[in-house]
Parts: sequence; C-alpha cells; structure tokens
Amino acid sequence: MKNDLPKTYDPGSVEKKIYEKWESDGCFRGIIDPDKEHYSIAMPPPNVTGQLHMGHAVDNTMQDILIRFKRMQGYSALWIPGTDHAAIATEAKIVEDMRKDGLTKADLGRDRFMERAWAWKEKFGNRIVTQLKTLGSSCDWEREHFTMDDQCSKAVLEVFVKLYNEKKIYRGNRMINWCPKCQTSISDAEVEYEEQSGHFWHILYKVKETGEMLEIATTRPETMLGDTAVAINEADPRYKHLHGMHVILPLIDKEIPIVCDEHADMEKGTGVVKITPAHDPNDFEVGERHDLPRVRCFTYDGRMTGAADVAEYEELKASGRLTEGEPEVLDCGKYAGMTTDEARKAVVADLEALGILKEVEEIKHDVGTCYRCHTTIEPMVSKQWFVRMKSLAEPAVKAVEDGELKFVPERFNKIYLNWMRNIRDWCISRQLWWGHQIPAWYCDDCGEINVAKTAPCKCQKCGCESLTRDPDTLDTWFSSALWPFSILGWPDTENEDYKYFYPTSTLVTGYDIITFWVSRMIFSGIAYTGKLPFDTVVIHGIVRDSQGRKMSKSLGNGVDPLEVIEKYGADALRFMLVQGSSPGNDMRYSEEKIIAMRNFTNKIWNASRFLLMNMSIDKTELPAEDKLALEDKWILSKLNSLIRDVTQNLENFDMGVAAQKVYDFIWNVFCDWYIELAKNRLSGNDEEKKQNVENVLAYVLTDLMKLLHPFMPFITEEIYQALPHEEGYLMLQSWPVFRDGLCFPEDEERMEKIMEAVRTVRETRSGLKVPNSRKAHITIVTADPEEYAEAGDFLIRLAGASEVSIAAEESEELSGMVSAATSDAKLFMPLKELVDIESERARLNKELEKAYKELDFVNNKLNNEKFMSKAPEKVVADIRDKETKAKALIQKLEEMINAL
RNA sequence: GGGGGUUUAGCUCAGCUGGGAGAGCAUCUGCCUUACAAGCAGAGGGUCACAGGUUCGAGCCCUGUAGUCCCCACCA
Repeated sequence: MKNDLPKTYDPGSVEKKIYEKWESDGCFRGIIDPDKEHYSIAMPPPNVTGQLHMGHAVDNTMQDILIRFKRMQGYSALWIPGTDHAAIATEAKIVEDMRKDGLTKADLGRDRFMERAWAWKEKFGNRIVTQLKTLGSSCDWEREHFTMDDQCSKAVLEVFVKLYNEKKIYRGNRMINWCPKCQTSISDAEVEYEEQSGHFWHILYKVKETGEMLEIATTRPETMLGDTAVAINEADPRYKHLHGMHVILPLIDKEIPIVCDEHADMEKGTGVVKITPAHDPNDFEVGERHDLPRVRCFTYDGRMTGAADVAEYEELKASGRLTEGEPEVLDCGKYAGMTTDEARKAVVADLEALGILKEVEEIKHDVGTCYRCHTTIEPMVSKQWFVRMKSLAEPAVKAVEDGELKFVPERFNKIYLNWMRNIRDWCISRQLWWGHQIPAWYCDDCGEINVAKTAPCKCQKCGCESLTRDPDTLDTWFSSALWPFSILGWPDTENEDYKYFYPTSTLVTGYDIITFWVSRMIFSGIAYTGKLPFDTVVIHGIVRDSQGRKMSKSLGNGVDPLEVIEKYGADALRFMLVQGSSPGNDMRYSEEKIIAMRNFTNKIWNASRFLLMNMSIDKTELPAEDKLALEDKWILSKLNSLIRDVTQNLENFDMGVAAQKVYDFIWNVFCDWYIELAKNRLSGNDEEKKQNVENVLAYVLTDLMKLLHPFMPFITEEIYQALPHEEGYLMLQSWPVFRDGLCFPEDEERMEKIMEAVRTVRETRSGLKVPNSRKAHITIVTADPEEYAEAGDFLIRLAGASEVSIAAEESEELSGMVSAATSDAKLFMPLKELVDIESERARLNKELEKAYKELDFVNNKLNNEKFMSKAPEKVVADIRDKETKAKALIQKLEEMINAL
C-alpha cells in the first residue's frame, strides 16, 4: 500500500534520477548482437556554437521516440550522438568573443586561435550534451562523436584524397560567393536571397565606331569598372549594325567589345547588358564563351581595388605563380579604397555629372546574402577547391527515383530531386581556420599541388622539400556529409560497429537542411561506402512562436526548452511537440498546449496513485477468461486494438497520431470508465474479484506505460517501477503485441450499450439539473434483460442511481416517471417533481425529432437504388443497422410520449 | 519565373487508402463523487476558403480562383 505519493506529479525530482540510473546501468548502449536486427540512427549533430533550442527538442524527441520504440520491439538499437564544429558559425562567434578582448585572428595567429577555438568547443559542446540528456535522449554517449575528432577527421582525409585522385575534386578559378564580413567563400546553398529595394540605373555607353549612345541598365553600377564587354543578342534587330564593334567604357575610357551572346535577352531592359566576368555569375559564363578578360575591381574585404592590389598581382605574375584563369586587377583610381557602397554613390554621381545617367528606376530585387551574417554576397572569381558533382549526383538521384530511399512525407522527394538534378559543382574551400585544413601542399619551387593524408616530405614532381600547406579549411558540410559512416568507424570497414550498424536506418531532421546536409550524406554514402546511409528520411517542420513567427534571436521570441522542462517536465514538452503535429508541417509553441500536457502527466500520475493505493498483489497475472467481468473484457479488447494501431502508426512514422491515441485511451477510456467501474469490485468484499480487477488494472496500466514510454519516458518508467513488474527497466521491456486471445468484440458491443444507457441517464439528469446528491431508483426496460445484467452496478457507480431494476416489460408503476430511451432500452427515473408534464413532453419530443432526422437520413440511403447497388456491403449493412436502431428508438420514444 | 505547403469550431491543430465532421484550449451549466478542481458530468459552437467536375456518396480525388507561408531560379 502506497498512499504517501504526492497528489501532483513532480517531474523535477523524477527525471534526473531516472536518467542517471539508465545511463549508469548502460541502458543506452548499442549492443552488437548477431541474433538481432539492428536499428540505428545518427543524430544530426547540433552545432557547438549554441545551446539547445526548440528545433533540437523536436528533432531529438522524434528520434528518441523511434529508438525507444524499436529498442522495445527487440531491435538492437543504437542512437549515436555528437556535435558539429560548424565552421563558419563557430568561427564567427569566436572572433566576436576575441574582439571583446581586443584581439583579432591576426593577433593570435593560427595555432593560438585554434587553442582558443578548442576551449570554446569544450565549453559549448558539453553544454549541449547536458541539455540533450535533460530531454531524455536515450543515445549511446560512449559512442559520442565530434566532426573534428580523430575518427571523423580520418574519414575526411580519406575522402578528400580519394576524390582528388579520382579527379572529382579540383582547384580552380571560378565564380564563387564571397562574404566580405566572414571573409570567406560560401557555397551556393549558403546564399540566402532577400528582397531589397534598389535602383535600376540606365547608363549611356558610347559606341566607338558610330558615336551613338547605347543604353545599358544595371543594378550595380560600381561593377562597371570591371566590365570587359557589353552583350547584345545576335537576333536583336535593333543592334544588328553593331556586331563586331566596340564601346568606350565611361569613367575609365576603356575600349571594350560588343559581343553577341544568348545571355542578352531582347525582352529585358534595353536588350544590352554589361559584362563583368569577375563579379557576376552570368557574366562569368559569358566571359568563358567569348574568352573575355576577367578584371577584378573589388578586394576581398569589400572595397575597390587600388594600386597596392595591382602591385600584389604584378608580383605574383612575375613570380610565375599566377594560376590559370586568375583575374587581372584594376586600379580603380579615385574610387580605390572605397567600400562598394561608397563607390556606387560616387560612380552614380560622376555619371550624372557627365550627363550619361539617363534614368534611375526604383525596383525591388533579390539580393544574395550570407546565411550566417546576412551581409550582401559579392560574387567573385576566386581560386577555390570544388567537388565535381555530376557523377556523384547521378546515383543519388536514382536511389530516390527507384524508391530505395524515401522521404516521409513523400513530397520532400521532389524537393530533394529537384535540387540534386540541378546541382552545380560544390565549392568546398573556406578561408577559415576552424575546420579541417585542406590536405594539399604546394611546392614552393614548382607550384605543384601535393595532396596526401599526411604531410609529404617532398614535392612529388620536383622533389623539392619546401612545401606550404593550403591554409584553407573545408566546408563544414564536407565532414557532416560523412557523418553516418564516419561515426561508425569508416574508413575502417572491418570495424565491428561499421559492419553491424551501417547503414543506419532512419534519419530524422528538419526540412531546412535537406539540401545542405541530407542530400550530401546520400551521395557521399553511395560514393564512399557503396550503400545508402539510411533508407528513410523523416522530415519534421520547425517550431514557431504562438503567433506563428519563426523563433529568432533578433525577435527575442525564442522559447528555451530547458526553462519549459524545468517548469513542466521533459515528458510534457516531448508530448506537446509530437501530439497533434503532422509530418513535415510546422507547429506552434504555446504555453496552453504544454499546460494541457502537464495536466496529462498529472492524470497518469493520479491514476497510478489510485491503483497503488488499492494494490495488494505483487505480481500481475491476467485472470482466466471466465473470471473476467464484462468491463475487463471490454478494456482488454480495446487495449488490444490500441496496441495494434499505435504500433502501426509508429511504424509509419505517424508519431502525432500514435500519441493522440494513447492519450485518448488513457484519459477517456481507462480513467473515465474502467477505473471508475473497477471501484465496484475494489470496494467490495469479494477477495477473488478484488484480485482479479487489480490484475486487470495492473495489466492494462503496464501495457499503457509501455505504449506511452517512447513519448514520455520518465513518468512511465517511474510508474512501471512502482507497479508489480518484471525485473529491470521499462525502457528495456518488450513492446506489447496484439493478442488474438484478447479480442472480445461481442463484449465490447454489450459494454457500449450499457455505456449508452449511462450517458443517457447522465444527460437526462443534467438536463433536469438533478443535484448530484440526489440518487434515483432507475428502471431499465429492455427486450433482452440478459444484456443489461451488469448495468445495475454501472449505473449506480456512474449515473447517480441508487438502485436499478431491470425488466422485460413496462409495468403500471413506471408511468409518471421521467423517461429516456436508447435504441435498446427504456430508462425510467422517479424524478417527476423536477419536471412538469409539458416540459417532459417537449424534452421527449426533441429526442424524437432527432430520431426522425436520423431515420430520414437512413431512408434516403435505403431508397437510393444506386447507393444500394454500388455501395460496399459493409456500408449498406451499417445503414441497415442504423435503420433498425432508429426505428426502435422512435417506437420507444413514442410509447413514452403516449404514456405521459 | 518555377515548385510546394496551408486554408476544418472563437484560438491552436488532428482527420490513415472517399461512407453521416474530431481533440485540446476557450465559453456555458451542474458538481470538492473517498486517484486527480492540473479534476468530474453535461451543453453550445463548423455551407471543412470559393467555383466547377468525377462518384451512389467528397474535408479527402481532379480542374480553376483567392488568401497565406515557404523553397528553388542567373533576371541585367
């Protein structure tokens, strides 16, 4: 007997204690067991920059639900956690942090900077781990990884060298996205477009040969200094006479050719477009086609180039180190040193002064910005490392087309395929220090590129021993692309973990990183391990604030999951995040919702408390079938269906639906009905009955705790431990299975009839405003009294009956009583004084009206020949059943009205 | 410019392959019924955005329209 349990559930005191026990007893450990099938998940590694936010909470809750479910189902489950070094994001934060101390990267130098960075990583990486534990994540911490640890770094080197040798990685001067603030290149995927208002400046360029003025529109006049051509469309009748001619570039009076190129669209603007091959992706391509010189007029920190920049270029040229395709540098003269914004103003002013600024148009256009710092991106030609994507993308496209890998929900297949089919070469070098340094050494003598896993002692070409390592690091996604197998020991393919747990099973992540990460893991897995890294990608949405806005630091509307857990418990938070959500859709956070879930934990707590207070058994054993009461069979049968449904839902990744069903069952079936009915036997004197009902209660509650466990691991474990139970933890028990022997459809039906009677009485009493204390002797008149054998106890317990008589026929003495009807029975209550005959008649007539409406509906169907001939049997049978019931109800009601 | 999501009760959202519309919160009524007032019992509240179509039957399938959100794209 335990009646000392507190009336409200206190998650704070329970959760931490349980997690520690699980962990110290090794419950999270993935075990290599050849007799079992494996189920593994690689956790999307949170960045070491920050702390847990709601996004992580959803992501990890969903993974934990799956892993706990599969673990209980008997799979050898492994969930590998870890963190990501998040190159650019982390470096930016570290640099910011350094600035507080008045330091810059240059002040510290690379080695000391890295020391500082690692210290940062330790601090924030650990914080994330603690936070994931608070959520209840059942991951194997002994296998925790970090994208820059030895094992992951080894995989990175392996891949880089392999791809380089296969000529799938190359270094070249190509158009890249440059972030002047982060001072690094970024990949196409990392550019975010923002609508900004800007201008269209119409500038007049003079044609050298004819002297006429050509009108050219641009949004970026400052780039004109780097123009090396203007383009027209070959077919454009307006400019046919200009083929092969030249224009004089204003401001610097440089002669540049007029070229014909498909890029020039006759429909747009004036049909003439300036070409700046070094600073515009399209122009770059035009330049390629026409072999135009590339002239760079911006520096890497976002200013106009000047004499010093030119000198630097000349020096490089003189040393013979200039690589192919490297742009020339222009001395912008009076504009040199200005920021691009300043230069734009100056250029426009000068053009205007010259009288060749024909028009200024206000426009809105999309401007590329850095996804980390939202600085405007400068497209630049720059020498970077690239991955040739075509051959890698092909099998990755095919895998999804062929259905070997699927996204849940399915619509994300499309998004993925669209991206993968249109992929361009991936710029993987970053001008950062925090990351995997590129394993390339340049010969100081001959310039040869030496790529190797370890520093070579001499140049492979000329044998010179003076080598300089490429200072750049790799895109952070380069290492995370290898995550599912690098954490399992690849490239050591003989590693036991790799052999057993790879490929992983399911990937759970948000739709926002499908292109960044998911797609790259897919092609990487295929290319390097020969296998897809997972077979299913479960996509969830993002958590928004209560007004539907994205949670963000700048809005200050973020909700800290830890504070929520502190206040309401991890179980409540987890349940809120999945219940009522659907795959791939965003959800809103609201305090009301989480309170509702906290209330649910409390409901569970109290239901369990009630059981424990009445519990005399110390071992749960389901009574033999003939010892089961009607309500026992009913709940067991319902539970059986619940097990089947919830299992199915979880297997389909419908976690929201599964959660909802368990919630409904616990609250509206188990608590509201079964526990109330159980009280009949619990408070009686029959020891055997008492034991039987205790067993059923414990049995059902135990299974419910199992079904709920993946969603609410803590409270279920706590309750399980308090109930009579098998040795060990709930989290390691086996998942309930559907049992043929526990299907009692007839009993379910009989029970539903009695429940209908209970509801009808309650409804009637409520309509009459009968005080709760006022009990009544209820008479049930039914053609089949057997069916209602148990109804007496139920009505007494649940419907304010003092006594219940069951009769096959109506007798004299029932006349003058308040009456109500179900389709199967008439119910009489001596509450006459509460109602006069007219209002009683009105009440019954209202019921009757409803019944006739029902009959109308049914008749409509039955008289519809097409329906009768085409509708499936089951539907027709259902209608016929309703007809019978409606008719019965009408008959009963009419008799009652007549008897008034 | 292309693609996708979404539109269901006052609010937030479910609704599985088409078979008479659901939950939580909020509202109203009555209850401290010995697990729970963070609770119990009952009630009200919806032309499922709009217009067509397919079907015996449409919230669900098809076409179009509108609102809203997002993604992708090189628009000078």
